[in-house]
Amino acid sequence: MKKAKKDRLEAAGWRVGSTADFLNLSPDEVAFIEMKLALAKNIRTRRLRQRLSQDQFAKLIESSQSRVAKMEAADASVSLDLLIRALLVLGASRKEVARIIALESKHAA
Amino acid sequence: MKKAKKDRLEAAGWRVGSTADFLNLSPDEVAFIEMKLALAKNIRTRRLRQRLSQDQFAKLIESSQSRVAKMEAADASVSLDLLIRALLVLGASRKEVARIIALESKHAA
DNA sequence: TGACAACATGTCATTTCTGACATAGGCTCA
DNA sequence: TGAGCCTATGTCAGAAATGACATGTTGTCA
Repeated sequence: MKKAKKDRLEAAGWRVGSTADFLNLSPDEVAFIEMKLALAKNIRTRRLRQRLSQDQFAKLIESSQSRVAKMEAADASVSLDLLIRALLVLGASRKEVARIIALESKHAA
Repeated sequence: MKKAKKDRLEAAGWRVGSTADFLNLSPDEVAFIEMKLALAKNIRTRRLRQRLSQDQFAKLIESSQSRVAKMEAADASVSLDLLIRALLVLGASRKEVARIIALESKHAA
């Protein structure tokens, strides 16, 4: 588990595809973070496809623009719960959510 | 979102397969809860298959027996985050987690 | 240039989740 | 019977996540 470790590392670099075992992340931690990244990315895609601003979308999910920005950045302060709820509001089905979670993003060696 | 509503309803009945739109749950809320139920069920299955007591498993995930019991009961106080982390510790891959999330449980009319 | 919209990032009070603990019920074995 | 597990459930202090707000950045249009 060890949130503290992950949180601070997450706050730092990577953000995008090449999720790092850079420093001492366990495989489980890596998998968990990659899921979050995949979900975050998909949220942005769907939101844009529906031509919603972060602010408009925030109202839909009863949240705030800043939190939406953090969701899409897969900020450490955002839970899987929130990401998945957001996707459901964007019209994703259970199966679609599953597909997103299963998706591998490209590895950087 | 509306946690309060869900929480109290979840505390009450259903538990098993036939997730209710009993009372006024939105489709999204239903989907979300069904995911939790599916994950919870799978955690128990895997834990038993590995012949771990709740107490032993709790130590593996740095938690407590009571929280494991609540996870497996899909208690309202347990987050998706925790359920998924637990599954990863039990050896589930990202794809397996996805499969579990996608799984429909039988509807009661 | 300025005004405006969209997005990013930091902070913080409140809400929610978490581990730990206590306690109870069920089951098995002697 | 009782001792020893295992699981369920309630409670609660402390930890983490949340929405809201402030402020900064970037791009566009005139």
